[in-house]
Amino acid sequence: MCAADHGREQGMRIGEVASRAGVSVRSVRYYEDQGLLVSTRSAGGQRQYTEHEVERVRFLQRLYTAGLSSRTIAELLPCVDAPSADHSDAALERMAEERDRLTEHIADLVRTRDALNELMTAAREYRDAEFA
Amino acid sequence: MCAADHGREQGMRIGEVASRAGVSVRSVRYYEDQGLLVSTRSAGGQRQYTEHEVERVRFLQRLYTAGLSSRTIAELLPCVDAPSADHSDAALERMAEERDRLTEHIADLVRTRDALNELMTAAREYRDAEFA
DNA sequence: CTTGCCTCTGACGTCAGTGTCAGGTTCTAG
DNA sequence: CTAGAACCTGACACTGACGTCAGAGGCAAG
Repeated sequence: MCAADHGREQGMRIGEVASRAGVSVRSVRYYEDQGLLVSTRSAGGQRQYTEHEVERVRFLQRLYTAGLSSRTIAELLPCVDAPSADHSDAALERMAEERDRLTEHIADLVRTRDALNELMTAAREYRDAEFA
Repeated sequence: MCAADHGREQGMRIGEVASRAGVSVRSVRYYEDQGLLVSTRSAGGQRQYTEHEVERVRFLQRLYTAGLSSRTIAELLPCVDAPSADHSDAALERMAEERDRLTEHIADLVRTRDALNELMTAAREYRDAEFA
């Protein structure tokens, strides 16, 4: 069943990467289009990946759910992939920006969650008053 | 029925509500389309609002930035507007759901922020190694 | 009345990430 | 060798919360 059954650590194909990372095949191709992921190709032109790419896709997902756009992620990745003085200064600043944005966003969400809790408390009081 | 004790707030028009709440006129109309906001109309058909609607729009914004969709918000509002036993049970559950989702999302964001911080630390070490 | 700003409805455009379809090729199990 | 699963590229569809434009009308001031 498994292409890796022969003990060869050859490339996985896109379907396997997608299912392991829990995303769609379409998304994996999209990430590559956006330059967030690279692949080698088989003789026939099919994408080949290693375990490393599965991690990469999971990492991308984290950044996406954190609200970063493909564009922003693309700006950060060079530093992640090949840290160097050249990349670092720009990317560090970018990351700091995003981290701060995240921190702010988190605080906002917490406030909203608290507001939601207050609403629930109020609603419960109303309900309990009906039954009193 | 009118809020006599709200002062002499005649109807604001849509532009004023929008700027006070810090959103676009388009957005205010959209919220009304989605049933999240109501307005009275002047003789000529223009929307009229009170201070109360400004608060409402701000509240809607909070929910939007918390990641709730118009649809979800529409399900919660009846309980907010007219708390009653009928609405409460369903809406309470919905709110609890959303609160939990928020909590989870927040935890996720915190993890991502931490990951970002780790990346920054790694990048800094690289950079500092260059200068050493 | 006219000027000018604000508003009205309706409809199409945008962006990002993804679904999906079409028409064709590659790979693998039997 | 063959069937069929998985893959390829390319392109159009979709969702959501708006932006934006068009053509028409409201509303206070001069």
